[in-house]
Amino acid sequence: MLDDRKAAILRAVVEEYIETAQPVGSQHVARARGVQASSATIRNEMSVLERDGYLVQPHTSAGRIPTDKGYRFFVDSLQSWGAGQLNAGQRAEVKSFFTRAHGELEHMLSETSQLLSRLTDHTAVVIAPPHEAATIRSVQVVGLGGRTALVVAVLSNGTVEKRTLELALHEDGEPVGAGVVAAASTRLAGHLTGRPVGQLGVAPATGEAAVDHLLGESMAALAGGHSEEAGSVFVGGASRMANAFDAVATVRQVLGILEEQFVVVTLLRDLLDRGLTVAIGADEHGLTPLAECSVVVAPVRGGNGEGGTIGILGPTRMNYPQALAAVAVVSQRLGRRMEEG
Amino acid sequence: MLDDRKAAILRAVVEEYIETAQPVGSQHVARARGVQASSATIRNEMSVLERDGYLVQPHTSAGRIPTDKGYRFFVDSLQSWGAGQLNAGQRAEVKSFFTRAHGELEHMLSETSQLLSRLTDHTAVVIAPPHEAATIRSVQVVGLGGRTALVVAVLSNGTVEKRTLELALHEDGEPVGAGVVAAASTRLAGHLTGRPVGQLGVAPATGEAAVDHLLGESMAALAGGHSEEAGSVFVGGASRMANAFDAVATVRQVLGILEEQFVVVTLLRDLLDRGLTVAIGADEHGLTPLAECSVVVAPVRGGNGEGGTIGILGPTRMNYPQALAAVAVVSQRLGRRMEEG
DNA sequence: CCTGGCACTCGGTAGGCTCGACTGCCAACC
DNA sequence: GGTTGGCAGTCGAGCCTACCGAGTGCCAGG
Repeated sequence: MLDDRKAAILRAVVEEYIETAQPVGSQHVARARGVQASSATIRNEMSVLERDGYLVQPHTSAGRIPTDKGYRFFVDSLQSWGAGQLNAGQRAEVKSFFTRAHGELEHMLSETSQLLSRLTDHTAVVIAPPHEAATIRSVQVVGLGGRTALVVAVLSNGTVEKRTLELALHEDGEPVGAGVVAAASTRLAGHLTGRPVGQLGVAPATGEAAVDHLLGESMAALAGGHSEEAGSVFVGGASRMANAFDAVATVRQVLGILEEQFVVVTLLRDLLDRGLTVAIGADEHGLTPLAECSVVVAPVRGGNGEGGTIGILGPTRMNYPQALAAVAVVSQRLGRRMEEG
Repeated sequence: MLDDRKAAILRAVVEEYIETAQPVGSQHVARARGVQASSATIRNEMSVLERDGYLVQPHTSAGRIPTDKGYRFFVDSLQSWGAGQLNAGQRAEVKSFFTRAHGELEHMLSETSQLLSRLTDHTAVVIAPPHEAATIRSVQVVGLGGRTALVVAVLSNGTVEKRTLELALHEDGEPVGAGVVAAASTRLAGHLTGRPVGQLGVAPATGEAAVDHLLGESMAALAGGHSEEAGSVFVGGASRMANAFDAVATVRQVLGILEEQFVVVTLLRDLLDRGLTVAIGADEHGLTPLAECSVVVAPVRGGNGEGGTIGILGPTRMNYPQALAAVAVVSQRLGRRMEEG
């Protein structure tokens, strides 16, 4: 599609622009090693690259900057060309992080998002694994005094799910008693322990109306997992977004999107489903407010089946080789870490 | 300290500057109702106000803008002067929010931070109540397979605390068995159920070494509550920070602070301890990166004893009457809501 | 003590100028 | 034909100047 020289020139332009954020002219490219041609030749080639949509000039008599298509070519050529590496300091940081890491899953994921953000100097997103596949280790119903009760389930992957219930009232206006709650709790435990969260089945009735009612409500609460999205997204280094753009309006827009966790989750999932690792600009990821942004994602595969997702969000002129390397390394080590438990 | 006319002029300057973000000149003040004097007189008064540190001019021949001291006077005079009101639409929004609100505590607090942010158009912070006073309703130790186990405690205020443990190894290299875990779990439950989280006491020994060891570790894990800060801070509308300043560097700094939850929690707690409702500028809140920011806080008092904290963070030239009104209303209604359970 | 008037200051905007970094094109060359 | 050096043309950035207007400080008169 692009002959070798055009490809080399395009690569040079992208690399220079990523580094300097300034439009790059033919002379700069001519000086770059790897391109053996005079500036005039390069001018000719660049004008073709522009006609084909890989480059644009902000105005006549300025250098050129890559279009989203240009970045796309660069990223694609990168894969075969040899991926980037983290420098020694960064590798040490990752290593020390994962040997140090311990404790709650949520805490670790949150810290991981900050690590990834530090490594890339962009905003990072970490999404916890869905626990469809996890099995229930323990479940109970706990009355909190008053009319409310809590259904608490401990899952095999170390997460805890909880749902609030309103206790039904007796005819006399008093909430159902501790005995009923305890009965429902043991019944629930008997039925659910060991089951995967995705297939709760139906709890067998006890015959006692109040208990069965509570049992049904508990099952329904556990099944309706709308709290899933809520606690499972970790955004690290959002403030770094402010470095990436100098228009405050752009920063505002991007931060606004980051606050909508649902959108972020959907975005990353969608990219993985489409088999993409990098999405450049609105055409590829589909979010107009993020028109000037690219997304780099990777799945996190733990031991058993599906894992979580990590990604970074930055300006389209981000350092792709480094971003890809960072995301790859972190996803791999995080996966291994989660495998261990 | 300030005669009536100076006070009126200062108020007028503050109000105008809050609205327009432009330095305000003597003529504007003269036109404002509530100040009966010619622009020349006002000029004289303003020059005194400047000498006394309430106003500054960005440069000669420009209008004046309030200093932090000026804002302080404005806010103080506000209290006696009659606090601001939310408009009808906003009051309706608050009302509908709290009738709609239900479900998990954390989810509700997170939504509340977004509500408060919408009302004030600034960034809002909500801190969950500390659960020193809450009592333990249920506690158990759950093995997760492998070497890890989880201590899970359900508290009377509806929160769930969990801690990860590494199971000790037998001499043969196998982790301690399910029997030991179960024994420790029932023992722990027997000892802790009904106790306030602040005073765990010491669990009585069983005599069996493996069980006692696990018991000790569980107690230690529960006592070392370092996860408290982690899940208990909710920041809403951080993107609105980008509207408040037009220097992208300022936005960056403020967002950076917001990411350090510990700093935010300490800040709000500190202000409440000092009995402050409003802290204006670095002199009052002590954080240099937030030099151009003010903080408005209010405690949230639920039924029993100490509650959480809510607050907003915005530029020093925020609309104080509205901010105070919004924080007051939300804190009050949130407190009532939490009382109900 | 207040007020109107006047001189002065200074930031912001617009126009004109130069400088420099580009490009596009063309003629010459390999 | 592809490549190259040279040259004219373009346009933004930076700088200077002039001008306008908002606003102040001061003063003399009521």
